[in-house]
Amino acid sequence: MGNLEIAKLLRNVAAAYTIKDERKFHFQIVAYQKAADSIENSPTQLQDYYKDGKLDTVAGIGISIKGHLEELFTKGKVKYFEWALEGVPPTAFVLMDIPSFGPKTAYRLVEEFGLTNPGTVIKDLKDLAQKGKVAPLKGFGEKSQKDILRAISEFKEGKGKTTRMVLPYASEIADGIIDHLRKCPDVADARVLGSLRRCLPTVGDIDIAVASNNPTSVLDHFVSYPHIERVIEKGKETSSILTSGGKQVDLMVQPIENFGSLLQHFTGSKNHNVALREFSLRKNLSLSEHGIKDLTRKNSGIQHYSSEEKFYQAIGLSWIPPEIRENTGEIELAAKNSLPKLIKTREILGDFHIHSSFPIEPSHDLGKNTIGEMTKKAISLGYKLLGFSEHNPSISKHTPEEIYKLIELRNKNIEHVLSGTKSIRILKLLETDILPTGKLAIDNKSLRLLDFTVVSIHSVFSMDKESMTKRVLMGLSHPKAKVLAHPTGRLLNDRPGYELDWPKVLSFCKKYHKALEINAWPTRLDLSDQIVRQAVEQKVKMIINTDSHAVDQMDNMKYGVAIARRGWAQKSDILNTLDYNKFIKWTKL
DNA sequence: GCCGTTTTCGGCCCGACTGTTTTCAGTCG
Repeated sequence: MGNLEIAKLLRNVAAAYTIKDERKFHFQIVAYQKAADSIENSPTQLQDYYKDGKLDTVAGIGISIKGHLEELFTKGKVKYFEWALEGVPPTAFVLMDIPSFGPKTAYRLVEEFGLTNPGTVIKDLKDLAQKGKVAPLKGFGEKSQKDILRAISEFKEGKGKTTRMVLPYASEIADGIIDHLRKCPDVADARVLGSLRRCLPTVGDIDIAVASNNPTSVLDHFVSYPHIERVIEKGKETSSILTSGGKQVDLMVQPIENFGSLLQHFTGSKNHNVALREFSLRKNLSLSEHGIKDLTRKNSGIQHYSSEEKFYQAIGLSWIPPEIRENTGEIELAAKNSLPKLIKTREILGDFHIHSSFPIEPSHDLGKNTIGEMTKKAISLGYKLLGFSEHNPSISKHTPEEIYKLIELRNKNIEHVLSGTKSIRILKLLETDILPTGKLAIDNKSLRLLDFTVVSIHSVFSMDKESMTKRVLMGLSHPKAKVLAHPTGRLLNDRPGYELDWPKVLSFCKKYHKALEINAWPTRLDLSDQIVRQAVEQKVKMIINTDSHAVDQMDNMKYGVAIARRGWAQKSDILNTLDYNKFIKWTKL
């Protein structure tokens, strides 16, 4: 059973408790939800922790849940869970996947109507609502009935938060709305917050904060945004809309003098904020988007903060970069003023995974721009180093001798470009396939033409973890192989990527001086931030590359840097911050 | 049910908004 399934099971237990007696089980509910959160975000399969006897090292898993999970892995089911879930029809859990359906509403409806078929429950409820059967129920009404119908249809169409956007797409939508907001004279400042500010690889909804002393005017202006499908809600200081593209945008307004409190609150993450408030409570301070209350001084009112720095300072912490606000140790370090100095985009001096249009007759896609054009772009970005790593020439269409000649020609082309510039050094690389056998796609004679090669998996993704790990490590063990590109092969919103035995891969890379790539391609962003964090802890070097196939794409570096930051990487963890001599020295280790 | 730089017992974040209600329950973040 995978992590997502296990998390869902724990959530169902929490929901069942909520239905049965929310007050009595309040803290169990919170505990099960916390455990589910942390399992969902775990980069390692829970089954592997179980095998190593390390289940309770996962945050939120204590003695009790650990016992239940052990039973789950040995017997495939858990008596206690079955007891907890008893009496709640499986159909209720199906309805709970629809936004606006919580445990109470879902349970109430399946009970009232005797809905027992999980396969048809959504359609069954829709039919009942259309016939007007929901409105007469106590606690419901005409409006609720309409809302149910709309929630079902939006859920089926994948609107709202049901489908996540990749980061650049979400940024584009957010920019459009920020532009619209700035046209309102009462908007003093408008900023994108939430998961977009924290730079998550995918974003569920867009959160925007506005500083204004006239919130009513701002909210009226917000809902007048032209590309809008409907207003989800609109109150005195917050509003949510659904754009015509089916994306949810949440807005919060606070007075200018309290904008810092709002920035902090609305950036999240939820786990960071909860932990921050618990931390502050121990100092008798109560935090909210409205500011900070000192609980020791009755009727002293609430203190406002115009900047985030002042807000964090008021609770005894140094300012925490948004990318690491996930409650994974940042609060403790901020209290000691010893947060890491995270890598910055301007510290990047080179890009070592780019594809030119040179006709190398590759097995995969060719770039769109020439070596000269790509080099010019690199210089404009202030880079001192560049590495061309087109895909290796197709091995099914060429003899080894032809491959050798193609690479030789490409190299001559690079030397030609290089002779016209002094401001940048160019390395001769390739992106070489690791074949299913673990061998590299081209022979040693051709590999000797290269400074080094980036290696990667482009075929037969369906191998099990052990075989794939063996394959990758064999490919990496070639002396010319220095970088493992897009190490998990994941494509966001498309495929999850293959599994690797990370402890093994990390210790191999450390021992043999191999680097893991953080691929800045918007739908890859691979490594994940969690594995970056592990690599940082194990002192494994990483390199951030754009995998560009055109000059514009070289601007994607910032997304890769964002993932590195989310994984707590510093300049010293990232190889493409090195100058020429130091970098070359590393390639020869 | 989890957790610990005041605690191995006694705590556990904080608020906005909506619909159906005459004071609140449910959902969301």
